[in-house]
Amino acid sequence: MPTTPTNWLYPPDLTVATEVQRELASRVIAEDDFGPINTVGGTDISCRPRDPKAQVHAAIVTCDWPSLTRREVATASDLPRFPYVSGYLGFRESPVLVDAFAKLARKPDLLFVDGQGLSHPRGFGIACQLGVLLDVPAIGVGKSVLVGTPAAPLGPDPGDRVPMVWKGRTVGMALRTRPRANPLYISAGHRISLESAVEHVLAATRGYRLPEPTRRAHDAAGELRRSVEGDVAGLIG
DNA sequence: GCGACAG
DNA sequence: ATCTTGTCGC
Repeated sequence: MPTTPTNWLYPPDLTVATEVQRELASRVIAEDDFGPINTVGGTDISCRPRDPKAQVHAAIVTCDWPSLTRREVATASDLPRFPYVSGYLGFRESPVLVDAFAKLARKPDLLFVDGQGLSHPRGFGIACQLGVLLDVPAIGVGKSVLVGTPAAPLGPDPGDRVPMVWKGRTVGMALRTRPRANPLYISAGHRISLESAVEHVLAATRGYRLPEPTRRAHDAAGELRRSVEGDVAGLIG
């Protein structure tokens, strides 16, 4: 079992990665542990599907809170250090996101992470991983289910929510952010409670399905990828 | 053994 | 994750 932050990011295989998750999961703080929030960040990555040699492009966009006006955009690109395996997303996406995070002049007081937090087989989704590694309050914002089932039918209106239960435990919340649109699956990442996480997601949502910082990060990562691939194509052609 | 399976 | 315009419905 690796014992340094660097090795936590680069486990050699799934067996060690599982050990890392189990170890770091014990460090997750699933309750409110943050000060005044003046800026928030959204993270996302973009890459070409099923191409091990394709770069992974990351973007983190920070916004003032609660105005949500854009503040900073930080990006980073790198070869994937880990394949995509369900349940191990953090080992593929965290390294390049950590690089992008380091470039931010001002670190956000709260991070909206694409993917699950505690709603994870070992209670350590990528939102927990980034939160613990960066020691920043983080919320898991998933667009689909990894584990658990809704405790009841979800209402159709924005703000409607229902607990996601797994093995008898509430691990997250299905949250409707747009009328009739597919729900978001919110879970605590680090240093925040599920209840606060849900409220912050709602406050960051402006008529769209995804929180504003997440949308911006998604756009920025996609633009970066197309830009890089365009350059490559230009050099070849 | 069978099905599920974040991005 | 990404490929992609219009189109059906509230």
